[in-house]
Amino acid sequence: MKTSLFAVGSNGQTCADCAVREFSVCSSLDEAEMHDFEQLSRRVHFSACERVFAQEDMSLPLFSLVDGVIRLYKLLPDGRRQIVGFALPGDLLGMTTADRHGVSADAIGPVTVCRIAQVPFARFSADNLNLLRRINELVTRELNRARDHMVLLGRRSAEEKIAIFLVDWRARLAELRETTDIVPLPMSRQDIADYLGLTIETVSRTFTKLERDGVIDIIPGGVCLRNPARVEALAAA
Amino acid sequence: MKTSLFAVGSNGQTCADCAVREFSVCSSLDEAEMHDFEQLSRRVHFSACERVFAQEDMSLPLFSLVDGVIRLYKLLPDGRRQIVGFALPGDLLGMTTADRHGVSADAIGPVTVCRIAQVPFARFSADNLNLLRRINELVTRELNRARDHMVLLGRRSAEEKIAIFLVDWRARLAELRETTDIVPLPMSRQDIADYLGLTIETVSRTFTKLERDGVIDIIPGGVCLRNPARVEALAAA
DNA sequence: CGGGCGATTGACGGTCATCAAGCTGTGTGG
DNA sequence: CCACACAGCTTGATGACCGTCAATCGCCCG
Repeated sequence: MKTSLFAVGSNGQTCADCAVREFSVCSSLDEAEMHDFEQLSRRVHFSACERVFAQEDMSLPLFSLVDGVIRLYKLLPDGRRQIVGFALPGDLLGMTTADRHGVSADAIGPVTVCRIAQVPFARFSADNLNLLRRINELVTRELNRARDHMVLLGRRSAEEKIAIFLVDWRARLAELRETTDIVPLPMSRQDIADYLGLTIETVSRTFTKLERDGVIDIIPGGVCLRNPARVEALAAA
Repeated sequence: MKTSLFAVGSNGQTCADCAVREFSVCSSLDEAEMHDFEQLSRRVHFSACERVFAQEDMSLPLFSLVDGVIRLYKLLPDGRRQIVGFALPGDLLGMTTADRHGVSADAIGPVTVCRIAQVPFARFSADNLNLLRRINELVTRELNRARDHMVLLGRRSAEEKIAIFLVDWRARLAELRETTDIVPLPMSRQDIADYLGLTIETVSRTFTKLERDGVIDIIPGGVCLRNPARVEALAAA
């Protein structure tokens, strides 16, 4: 079995040997709670480009990402798309106060998630302080990311957007694995464009420009930071 | 005493007669809890353009907005600004998982807030399920707003941005008071520009265009929706 | 070898930013 | 009461950045 670029380690079928446990919402549960929790969740696999849930869905399970990368996005009626985030192992997807998800989620490459049924989960969390606090932490962190991204979308040039994207993505991967100057980019150019509020052509041109400037090398499946300091400088500006 | 455009009703000095209680984080507290809660919070007033907190602040009280409007924003080193949201009465400000606020907050016009000390609040909330759930609800709602705004910033034209801004702002005010076709805009053109990722000139031109097209009337302190359906249509697109 | 998809490159144009006046309303002081 | 100043807003002229359209490339796979 080929191990995923985005696996944290080997993943068994039970919560007890779940490799992302410490990163996930489950880190707030003790052994007994986890045993109960295991009854309401189920491991589900998706292959590349499959939809995990859609913005108009009215059934609202939660998903805890175990392995792989997921894109979260919103579609406009005319087809324009904005990716609001990429989810990595440990991330919790599908929290909402409304009667819809509000965002859609697709697997980028093969994905494993824990699907958590809504009603049992609501019952389970209703009187679990640690779990509520953990959810709070995850949602608040996500809100902070969202606000940072608003600054990027509203006030940054194309070159800054790309540089920030590379720096941030590398930093997020570094939370799960060791950092190197090689930054794997499992998502397509179109995904990057829709994440940064650009077109695919502008993304491509900007990558090429950074390569010509000796800042990065474009390699299959990602980029290599030839001059990490300059990437950071472009991102800080 | 002149009542604020953005007051929900008369506001006394205690939680018991707080007019925004039902909208705020406090709606989760029963009478006894509220009495305790009152000990950790204090009403504070700010006048127009005063800073409530700054993104680099390391003391982290929470603020529950009681009256007035606050702009939340982030500044880049070179002075570019992105407003990430406008807060209205009932909104909770200052939640963070980090050691900084991450955003700055200024009063737009006179403002009243409940300032809630961080450590006592953490103790108070640590074992209060209803309060934790309520905070969850508020933060999740804010995250949804943030994601909607990302779509606007990344994928909408100037005209769509303005139309959506008017529709959304009117809808938010409608949660607090009756809706009319008159939309008060207490914030400056510069604020609107920094919220929508535009320049002040583009905002001004777009307002003028909408007025020429018979969609809105520009009036002192706001706009009047002359043709609400067309504004909605521009916003939906 | 050829089909097909994603990525790159080029030419061109539009939207919106920039720079610069001019306008409007409000407060101040003679 | 009017002149003046000032800040916020509007309007105009110009151009840059990035979007659009189109062709080509590179790679994988049949």
